Amino acid sequence: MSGARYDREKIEAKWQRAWARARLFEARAKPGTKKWFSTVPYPYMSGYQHLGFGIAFLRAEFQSRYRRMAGYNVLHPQAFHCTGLPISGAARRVAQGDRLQLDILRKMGVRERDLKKFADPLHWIEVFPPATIEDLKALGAAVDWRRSFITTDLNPPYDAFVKWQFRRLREGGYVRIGKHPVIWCPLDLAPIQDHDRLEGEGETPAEFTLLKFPIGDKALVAATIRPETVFGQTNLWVDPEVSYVEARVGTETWILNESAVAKLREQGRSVEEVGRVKGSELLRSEVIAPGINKVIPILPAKFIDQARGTGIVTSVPSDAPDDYVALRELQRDDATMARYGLDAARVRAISPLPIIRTPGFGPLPGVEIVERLGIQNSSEREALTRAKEEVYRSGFYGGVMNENCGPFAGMRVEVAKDEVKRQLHENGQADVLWEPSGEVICRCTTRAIVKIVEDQWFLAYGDPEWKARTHRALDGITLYPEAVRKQFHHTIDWLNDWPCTHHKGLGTKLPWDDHWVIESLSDSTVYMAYYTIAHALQGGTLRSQVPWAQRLDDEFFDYVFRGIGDAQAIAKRVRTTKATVEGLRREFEYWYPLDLRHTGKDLVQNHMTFCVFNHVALFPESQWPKGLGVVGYVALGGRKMSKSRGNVWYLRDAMKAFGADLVRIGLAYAGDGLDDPSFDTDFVESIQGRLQDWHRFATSRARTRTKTLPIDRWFMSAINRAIQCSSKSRRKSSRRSRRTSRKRFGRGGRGGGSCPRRPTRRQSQRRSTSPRRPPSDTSAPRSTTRGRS
RNA sequence: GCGGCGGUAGCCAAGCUUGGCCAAAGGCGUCAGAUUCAGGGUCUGAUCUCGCAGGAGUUCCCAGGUUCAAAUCCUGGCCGCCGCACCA
Repeated sequence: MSGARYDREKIEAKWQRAWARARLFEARAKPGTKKWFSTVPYPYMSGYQHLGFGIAFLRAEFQSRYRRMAGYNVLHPQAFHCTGLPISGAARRVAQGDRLQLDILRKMGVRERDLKKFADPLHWIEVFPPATIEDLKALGAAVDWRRSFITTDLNPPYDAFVKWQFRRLREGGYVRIGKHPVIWCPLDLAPIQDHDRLEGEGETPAEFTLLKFPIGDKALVAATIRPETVFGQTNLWVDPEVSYVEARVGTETWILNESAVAKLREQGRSVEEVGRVKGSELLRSEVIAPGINKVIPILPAKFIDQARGTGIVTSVPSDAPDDYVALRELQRDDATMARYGLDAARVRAISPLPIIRTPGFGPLPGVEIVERLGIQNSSEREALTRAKEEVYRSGFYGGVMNENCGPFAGMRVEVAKDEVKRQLHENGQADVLWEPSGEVICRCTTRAIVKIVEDQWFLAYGDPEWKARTHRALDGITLYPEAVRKQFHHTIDWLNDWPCTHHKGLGTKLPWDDHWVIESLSDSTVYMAYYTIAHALQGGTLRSQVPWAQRLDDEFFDYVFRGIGDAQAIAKRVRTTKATVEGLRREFEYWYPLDLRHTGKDLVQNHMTFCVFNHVALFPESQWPKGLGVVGYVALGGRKMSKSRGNVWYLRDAMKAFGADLVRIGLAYAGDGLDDPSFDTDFVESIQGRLQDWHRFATSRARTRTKTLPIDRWFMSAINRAIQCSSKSRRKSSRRSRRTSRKRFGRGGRGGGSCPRRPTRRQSQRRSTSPRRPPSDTSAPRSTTRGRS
């Protein structure tokens, strides 16, 4: 009576096996036929993949399956990314016994006794790519697995491909060398990335202006990020207890603290210590303030952070809460003034000078905020930091220089900052010091500084001519959703030269300078080209063992990707056949360009745009990508999924709970466009029941019934209607309606004009040509007539 | 601040490009009914307000505007989300 029990695992496995046996997804070039080539960038192999990757993957996979059914010859490959720092960093943390890292592995289900194996980066690479393949296969992925591979020099042909790419980029003038500031640990003698930081994730190098305050034939040097406030300087702060260094810098003698000397040296300056002077000895002197060329007094202060800047601070009480509070404190402190022999009357005469009109504030924001927050003294660090941030932000973005600022009066602060800085430099009154934008502590507990690396290699995305051609390439690209186009164009304009090499991590060595490793976003910009020939190069393994593929050189890739050179000679050199080499050329020509790449929206600002840039640099216009798609971050139960927040749902776990079909439909239904999609478990559960119901409907009596009943024609009609709707929606590239209509199974979606629409409520009387649920029994053709009033 | 996206009935969410067939799809939830129905599941109906129905009223963040006609176009506001890099 009732049909076979719906055993999803059995059914899913059965069909997955059948697809594999039929080699359904193994792609072969068939010149002259229509093709479809889509990819999802290879995910990073630092763990199991979660629903976030699943949704991006499925966005592309739905398309490729659809195209296949529509008669296209489809290539949909999938590889795995191992380049960069996370794997090596995580492995090192495991080696160090880092609890957090070990817990992450435990949560992924790694057994206790296997944990220590993850101290070796190679172990990660052995475990996670195959695990990801397993997950994707279980998800029913329609992928040509013969073309899978891993990145880095562990896989020689891909390594050779990246090297080819970089040499050609360099020849084209797209790679440049230059100076570059990095956050640096002075103890480890290495740049420290976010993952290596105890504190200060996200902080980047920031340029401070060094202001020189002449005193005799020397100069005290103070650091500031607000050079435009020089017009409000009233005094200079030094710490009386600190022993400052007198140092030769070029032809000048600077007074600054020890740590500043060390920092300047790391920043490529030659600094020679020639003497010492105690802070207290500097008091009572006067200096000439740069920019305004006025004489101001040197006063004692204890609030100065000696690790930041130079240990000397210029005082702008009008706009700097710290300065105002310290000044007020000193003015009330007769003892201190007496101790250092300061002229109390003179000190008391100092008052803030208004220089910036700041929205939301009166003429003296530094004073105002202190009073508003009720800050009493300079030991209230937290409140002062907040005050500083607020004043700085409103001043910088909204402020305008006032009449006390000479030639800069009326200028927006944002603009004046650079102008004032430029003039100070021209007058020889300023220099540059780099500091982390906020405090950064290395895992070794050392406070980080900024180092200027002299021979950093860049991809020259700042190049205007390259930008112009990239804009043009984007004009020819179909975007899903179209709404991201503005953002893409803006990114193209906004991108600057990108440092494309690192000292650490896994990857491909820079071919002409092998102490550098190519950085992970940069080694994967045109990866799709490699897929077109990967089946031959990989020989069925992620790390290629194919003998001749270990010997690939630039000429090989030039021939395959650009049609330059002689196939015979290349074949001879790498020791394969001419036919093989020519065949790969044909594969590339057939499959390229890429029809669709789908990615999370976070990659718009870098990786996807890089992809367009690099295609422009390396390939002719006819081979530029044709479609890019973007999807948001999957939320689970309304909360964004992220490892750090602990609410990740790995694909394998989701599949354990629901099985492939339901996970697929859940992700399909989750939402589109730039909004964050949401995996709705309530919905999935209700679909589960419906799926079982359909299955029962389709299988009950399947073995015994021989007659064709009206219900069969109804069923065909329902299916055809679904197909029709899907196709229409597909053509409109409205992915969502296609998927929901699949679920509705014959109920009309909205979307395409003549799709059968759902009757409105008013019409519902005569509805029912297509019940959205199967009749509960095959003998019930009444459901086809029901309502035919 | 710069750049981007968005605000639709209890919730999620289509529609907005190409204005009318939109009281506005679908899902979830809720309510009622059905099922030899324990629960659950499944099925049917209802679910902005009033009305037994025809119908009427008031809606698509707010305020204006264009139009015979606006959820959809224009202007101005309010609110929310995301990115701002050398990192996957």
